[in-house]
Amino acid sequence: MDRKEQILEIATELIQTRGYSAFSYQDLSDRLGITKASIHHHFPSKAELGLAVAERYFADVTSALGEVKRASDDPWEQLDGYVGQILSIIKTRDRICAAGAVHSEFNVVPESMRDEMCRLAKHIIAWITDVLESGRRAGVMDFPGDPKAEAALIFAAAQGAMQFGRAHGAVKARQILQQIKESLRAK
Amino acid sequence: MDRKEQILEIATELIQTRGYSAFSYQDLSDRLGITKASIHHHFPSKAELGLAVAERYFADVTSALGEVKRASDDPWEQLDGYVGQILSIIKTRDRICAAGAVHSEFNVVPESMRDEMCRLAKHIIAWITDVLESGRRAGVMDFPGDPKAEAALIFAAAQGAMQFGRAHGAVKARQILQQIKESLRAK
DNA sequence: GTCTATAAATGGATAGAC
DNA sequence: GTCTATCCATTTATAGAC
Repeated sequence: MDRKEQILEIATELIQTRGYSAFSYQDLSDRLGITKASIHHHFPSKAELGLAVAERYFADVTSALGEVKRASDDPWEQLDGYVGQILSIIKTRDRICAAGAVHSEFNVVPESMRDEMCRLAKHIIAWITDVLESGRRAGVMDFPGDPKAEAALIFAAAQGAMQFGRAHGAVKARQILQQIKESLRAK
Repeated sequence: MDRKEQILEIATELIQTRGYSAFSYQDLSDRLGITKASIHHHFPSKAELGLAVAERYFADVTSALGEVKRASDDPWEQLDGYVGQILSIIKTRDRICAAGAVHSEFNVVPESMRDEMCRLAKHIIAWITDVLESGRRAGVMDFPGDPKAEAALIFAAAQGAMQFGRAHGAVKARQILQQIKESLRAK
């Protein structure tokens, strides 16, 4: 329906599968069946489109994570909610997290888009930190040192898992996610 | 000296800083002070150059890892050798691991180059697996489950740490690497 | 090995009609 | 909002002289 939304959806997919620098207005044109000029009407420049994708992606991910916390107070169920989001990306095959994609092309992505994806990374890590703190407080999760450091590790590992999984198979990626969980199990 | 080697060195840097799709013969031309045509003389196509970069990178990394194992039998010192390689990439600022870069652009990188970088990833994980097995056997390292799964987790986390560190600062990346080590400490 | 010159394709972007 | 037409820069690549 909404053209703008359609464009954003496909652009997001292209960024997740090909990356920001490797996707073009032509790709969008092919997929949507309208000309490049029409797409420029909705998003005058690629940088503006990139920013819009990032903002939409930020909203989607943060809202889903918020939903996870509203759905349960249990730290393990909350962590599973996060892992579930990663798994759903892995399942699509060919895709990785858009935030991870932008981080890996950091030097060639427009600044406003970068900033938004950095914001998202910080948000996710803060969210995980929160889960880890309540898990430790409840005595159901165990890990060394600062919860923020552990949360950053989990975030980095999850990004790496998606990238690795696309190349070597979803099974490997799931194995990594499973290992993250095992390492948090209280003894 | 050797032009071919000079080209490979700069191409490797460009792939680590900008990615495969975002670097061009023009970039190399600018940096080397010779024309694009001259570079095509050494590497007729971008795909061949990409493959050569991957082969050279594979040789460099595997040889350095081999050196680490020859230098010490201690699992912790060996792990520090791997972490040291990651740290030296992080220190350069702007760079990430070339294997990680190729993994994140997987769908737009020539197949031969992809294959070589996948080989490298497998090699590194096998190398880490080995360290973990001897560490566990000696009772100085502790982790849940399969050493191969833990090694894949460490590899994924290290790749993620470099990408995250370039965007959010080297301190954060070092923190993640430190956390990996803490999580392996025998209790 | 390096150059000039050039090709052919693609990329991001704009003007103006409908 | 979408189109045709067009622009200009960039990209990968080749031919042929020095």
